[in-house]
Amino acid sequence: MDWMDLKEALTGGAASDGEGSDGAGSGLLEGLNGPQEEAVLHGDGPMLIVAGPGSGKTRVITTRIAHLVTQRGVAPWEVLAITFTNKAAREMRERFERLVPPVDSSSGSPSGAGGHAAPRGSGAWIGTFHSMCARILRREIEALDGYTRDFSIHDTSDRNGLIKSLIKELGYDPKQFRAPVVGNWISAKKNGRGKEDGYELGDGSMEEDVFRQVAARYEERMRQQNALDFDDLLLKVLELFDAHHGIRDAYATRFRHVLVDEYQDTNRVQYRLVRHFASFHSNLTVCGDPDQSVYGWRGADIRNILDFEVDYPNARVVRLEQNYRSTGKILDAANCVIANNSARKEKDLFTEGDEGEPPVVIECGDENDEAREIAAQIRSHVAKGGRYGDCAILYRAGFLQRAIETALRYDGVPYQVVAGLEFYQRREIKDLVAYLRLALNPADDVAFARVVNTPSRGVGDTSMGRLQAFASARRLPLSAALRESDALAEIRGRAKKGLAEFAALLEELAPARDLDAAVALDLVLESIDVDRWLAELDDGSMTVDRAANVEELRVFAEDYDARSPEGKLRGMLEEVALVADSDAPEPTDDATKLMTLHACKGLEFPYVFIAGVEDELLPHERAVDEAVEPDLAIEEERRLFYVGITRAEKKLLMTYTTYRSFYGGGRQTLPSRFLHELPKDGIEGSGSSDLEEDVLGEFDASEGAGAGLGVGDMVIHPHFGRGKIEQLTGAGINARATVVFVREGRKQLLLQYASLERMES
DNA sequence: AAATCCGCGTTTTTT
DNA sequence: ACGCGGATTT
Repeated sequence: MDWMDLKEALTGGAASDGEGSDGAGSGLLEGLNGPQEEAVLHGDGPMLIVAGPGSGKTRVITTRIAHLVTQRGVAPWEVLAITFTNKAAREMRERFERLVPPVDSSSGSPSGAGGHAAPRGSGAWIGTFHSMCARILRREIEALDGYTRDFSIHDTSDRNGLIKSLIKELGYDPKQFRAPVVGNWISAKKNGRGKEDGYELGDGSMEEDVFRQVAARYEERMRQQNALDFDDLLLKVLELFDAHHGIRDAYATRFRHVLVDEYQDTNRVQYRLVRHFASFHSNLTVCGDPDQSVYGWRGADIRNILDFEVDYPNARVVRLEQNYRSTGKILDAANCVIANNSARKEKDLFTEGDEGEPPVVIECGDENDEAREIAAQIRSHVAKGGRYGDCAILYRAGFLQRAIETALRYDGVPYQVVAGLEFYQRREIKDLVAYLRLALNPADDVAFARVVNTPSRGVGDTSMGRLQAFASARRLPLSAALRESDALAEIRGRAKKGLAEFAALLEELAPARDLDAAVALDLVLESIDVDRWLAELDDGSMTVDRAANVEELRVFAEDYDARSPEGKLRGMLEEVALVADSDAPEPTDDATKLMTLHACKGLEFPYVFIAGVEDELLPHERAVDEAVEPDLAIEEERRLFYVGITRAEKKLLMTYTTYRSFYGGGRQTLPSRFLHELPKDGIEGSGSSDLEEDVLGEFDASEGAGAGLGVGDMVIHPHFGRGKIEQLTGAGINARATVVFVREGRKQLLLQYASLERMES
C-alpha cells in the first residue's frame, strides 16, 4: 500500500491541521484529538458520538471501523455501518478501504449470510438503511408470505401513480384526493407517525376514511404484484425479524459491531431496526448532532438521539466539539444562535484556529439587489485571487434561486445548482427500467402499465381498462391475464394486435432475469427497437439527450456487471432503484454552488452566503404555521440556520431584503429574528445606516478607485478587461457604474467591489 | 395522437 | 408570474 495514501486517509479532510511527524506503525490514531481517539478506541458496548459540525466525524467513524478490524479482530463482514445517503455510504466505504485495503472479497464471506450480497472490496456492510434492507430481503423475504426474491422496488412516483389509479378505481375524485397527499399519509402511517404531521384535514374522519380505503387497497395491490415501496423495504425487515427470531438473531450475531451515522435523522422504524441489530451485543455506535436535525418534517425523530442514553443506560457519550472547519467568529455566531434552542444536548464548538473575520449582515432593497450584492462580493473575492468554487450561496426555499442565478449570469460568475433527483426520473430511463423490472417480476403491474404502450402499440385507456377489469376479477397480474385467451375477447383492432405484440415481447424478455445486467438491457433495447422508440419520444429537441441517457444506463449496467458479477439483473435493478444519484453531478471545476439550506448539510465552503435571512422565510412561516408544535418548528428552522452558518470556513455573509417579490406579488420583509441572536459584537452590518462606514472603510481601495471616475472614462477591470463607463448611479455603498466592456458587453458594477482602474488614454 | 387551454399551487427531499 | 398536469379540443 502507498504510504501517502494511507496518511492522507488518516489525516484526511478537515482534521489535517495539527498533525505531527510521521510516526510509523500504529498510524491510525495519528492526529486525533482526545475525544476523537476515545471514540475510535472504545471497545464493546453502546456509544453515542455527539459530533458537532466540522469535528472530523466521518474520519472518526471510518477510523473506528479500521481499528475494530485491524486491532480488535473483528472481520470486515462483521461490521454494519449505516448511512443516510448513498453518497455518504460511498464516501465512508472509500475512506475505510483506504485504511484497510480490501483483500480478495471471495475469501471473506461467511456461510449463510454471504452470497451475492457480499459487496466488492472489503466485505464490510456499508450502506443506507434501504440498501441494507433490500439486501436482506433478497435473501430472506420468502420466509414471509406472498413475496419472492424477485420483488420489484417501487419509487415514489410509481407509488403515487398506483395510488392515483386506485383513487379513481374507488370512485373518488383525484382532484379532491391528491395522490401525493394520500401517498404521504400512507407513508406517514406506515412509519408510525400519526396526526402530528398535519395530514389530518380539517373535516376529519370522512377524508381519513377515504385515505384508509385507498391505503388498504394499495397494500393489497402491492402484495399482488410482488412489489415493495421504499417504506416497505424497512418494514418488511422488521416484520421478518418479528416473525422469525431465528433470522433476526442470525443477523444480530453476524454483525458484531453496528454503526449508524446521522443518527439524528433516523425515524422510528429505523430506530427499531437498529435496536434489532444491536439486540445481542449492544455494540452500537451512533453518531450525530441533534443541532443538525432538519428533517423532522419527513419523519426524523430527534428523540432517537436525545434519548439514546435512556435506551442504552450504560452508553458512553463522547462529544466532538473541536471544530476544524470554521474560524472563531463564525463558531461564535453558530454557538450563540443554537443556544436559543431547548431540545438539544449541550455542546460548545471551539477551534484552535484563527478568530477570522466577523460574519457580515447586509441589508438589501429587494431580491435583485440582494443577488447583485452577492454576485459583486463573489467577483470581489475572485478579483483578490479567490476561486468561484470557494463560494456557496444558500437559501431556505428554491424560489430565491431565480434572482440569484440571473445576477450571477449577468456578472459572468460561473455557478452550479446543486440539485437532487434527475437521472432516474428521466422518462426514457424509467421506461427501460420498467421493462427490466417486468422481465424479472412479471407481476409488476405498475411497470406493465407504464410500458404497455411504449413504444406505441395502439393500446389506449379503453383496452387497458378492459384488461385491468379482467385481471382484477380473476386476481391475476396483468401479464398473466394477457396470456388468457378470454382476456382479449372484448378487445378489438389495433389494441388487440398491440396487446398480442406486447405479450410476445414479454415472452422474449423472460430469459433476461438470469442474464448479466448489460445483456438483459441489450435484449430489451433490441426487442423494443430502440431507434423507433427514441424517434417516437422525439419532440424535436431532446433526441440526442435521450439517446445519451440510454447509453449512460448501458454503461451503468456494464459497470455494474464488472463490479458485481453475481448480481445480474436483479442486483442492478436494486441499485438503480435505490441509488438515485447514480452519477451525481460531478462538482464542476470552479463554479459557485447554489443550494438550499437542506442540501448543504455535510458540505463546507470557504465563503458562504446565506440569502433571504428574513422572518417568514428563514423561520419559514409555513413551517411554523402548519406545525402542531410551533416552538419545535422554530427550533428546527433555527437548526437549519445553524447548519448554514457552520458550512462556512473563512467568511460568512448573510443578506436580507426589505422588500421581496412572491409569486407575482410582493411584500415588505423584516430581518429574521435569528439575526438578533447573533453575537452583537461579532457581527458587521452593512448597507444600512450607521454601519455603512465600517464597510466602506474595509473596501477603501475600491472607494478610492471609484472616486475619480466619470462617464465616458475608459476603465480596466481585473476580470472583464477594458470597457467604457456609460453611466454612474447611486452614492456611497450603492455607487454603481454601468460599463460597456469590449469583450463582455454591458455590465453593472458596484464600485465598492469592482476595483475598476481608470485608463489614461 | 398532438396541440392548446385552464386552473392550481408554489418549503425543505432521500430512498 | 410561472410551470405543471389534466382536460379539452382538433
